[in-house]
Amino acid sequence: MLDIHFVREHVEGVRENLSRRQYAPYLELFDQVAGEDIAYRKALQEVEGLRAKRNQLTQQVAKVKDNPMEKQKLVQESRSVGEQIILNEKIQKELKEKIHEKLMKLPNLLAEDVPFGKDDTQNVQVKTWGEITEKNFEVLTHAQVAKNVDGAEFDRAVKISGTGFFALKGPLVLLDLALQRYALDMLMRDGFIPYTPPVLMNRAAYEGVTDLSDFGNQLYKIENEDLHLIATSEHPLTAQYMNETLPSSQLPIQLAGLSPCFRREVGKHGLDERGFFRVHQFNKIEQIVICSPEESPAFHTRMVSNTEKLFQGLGIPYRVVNVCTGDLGIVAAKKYDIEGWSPREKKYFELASLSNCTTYQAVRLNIKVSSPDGSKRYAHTLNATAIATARMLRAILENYQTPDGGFDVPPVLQPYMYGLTHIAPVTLVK
RNA sequence: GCAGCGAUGGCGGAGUGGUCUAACGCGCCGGUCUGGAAAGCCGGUCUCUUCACGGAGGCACGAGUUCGAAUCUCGUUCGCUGCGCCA
Repeated sequence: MLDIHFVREHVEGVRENLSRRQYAPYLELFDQVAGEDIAYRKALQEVEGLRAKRNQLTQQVAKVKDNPMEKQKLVQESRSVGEQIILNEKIQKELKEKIHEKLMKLPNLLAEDVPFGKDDTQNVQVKTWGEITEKNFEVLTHAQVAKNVDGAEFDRAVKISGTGFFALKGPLVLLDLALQRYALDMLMRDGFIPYTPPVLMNRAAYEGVTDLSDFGNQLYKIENEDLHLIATSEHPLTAQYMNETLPSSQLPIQLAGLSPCFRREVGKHGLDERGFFRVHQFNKIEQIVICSPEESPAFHTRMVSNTEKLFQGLGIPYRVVNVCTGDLGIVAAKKYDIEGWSPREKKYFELASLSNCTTYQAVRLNIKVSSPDGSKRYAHTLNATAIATARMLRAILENYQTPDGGFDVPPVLQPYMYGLTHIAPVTLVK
């Protein structure tokens, strides 16, 4: 959410920034907010004036308690002021709610170098890493390799939970855990503290960290409870600081979230019956940073570098793209995606998403930073995928695939897998 | 799930319908003092609004009673203790 005080003081600048998204409804919303804010402050002053008047009257009532005539008169007057207050309060509250509603729908201000674009096809590639080499055999799908090594159950998972669910077993469970340990070990060396949050969150906390449309499209809700399954550990890790003022001496907060993630993916096609790519549940290690405003750009760069190092260690060719306006969403001021190479499809696919949300979540959640001199500002929040294990499993099963239909274990993961170097197909599976 | 108790500023804690002020203590910031520091003393330390003077609000959250609510009533949430259930 945009800070109304900031908006007030920078009406033209904010409007110009919003216009860079080239989406007229945002400007209309913004102009309404700006107008309603002026009306709101006027209404507020009227209400406060009336309340001041009533305060004076009620204090006089206390003084003339022993004079029934005088008292009666003052009570009468005070009562009529009270009625006016109720009317004016209603107007003032309605304006306040209207403004809040609209502010919740307006997107974050864009960082300077966010490119304009319609959708994810117009993201701008800023870097590639790794050598793309042709395999001298036909590359199987990751789901086929998973079956070959008896590392997953697809049909049975669908039987009990529906399409978009999968179960890991055997070597892929070990590989999934190895990826988690590998990512955690690296992040801990960079000062991130491992953190496993609750996977259920109430609505008030959730509204602080996500786009409102996610409630319909993305989040699972528990029936008859004010609880939602988290779509990423970013959400609880960030929201847990809501309504807190953090002393600058306690910053930055760096957490390495480890949790399962749950996504409904309503309206999106291609949910996997056989695979790990677009699914309802997966494990993810996430980098979270809460810091002072001036620190966030440097942290963003550092978090991207961390994820790159993880991918480089795994030996997965990738590219980094600067996400354009049409694919950015409303929360981030700037976002990079990292896409890994698929030797089967011969194209890049999304593996990680790394965002600087500046004050957007902090305003909604009311998270502030206090300086030693007592001044307070909104904090900046950042989140970045380290490894989403399901998608990384696909990357490994394709890039490390061997002609026998199995796969090699990336060397950096071998210490986490009892030194295993190769996972061979099992003849028992169909 | 049931019962009892509870929720007040960064922290501890007073206040149970009206004295202009949420007392007092701790912590923190600034000043004074000092060669420097500590102690002491003075001032500041929730939010909104106003160019400013000032004004309004704020005692878990939401309604209500009243001329007037931290204080009374109802609902909700959360916490503590005990019982029940339980990996």
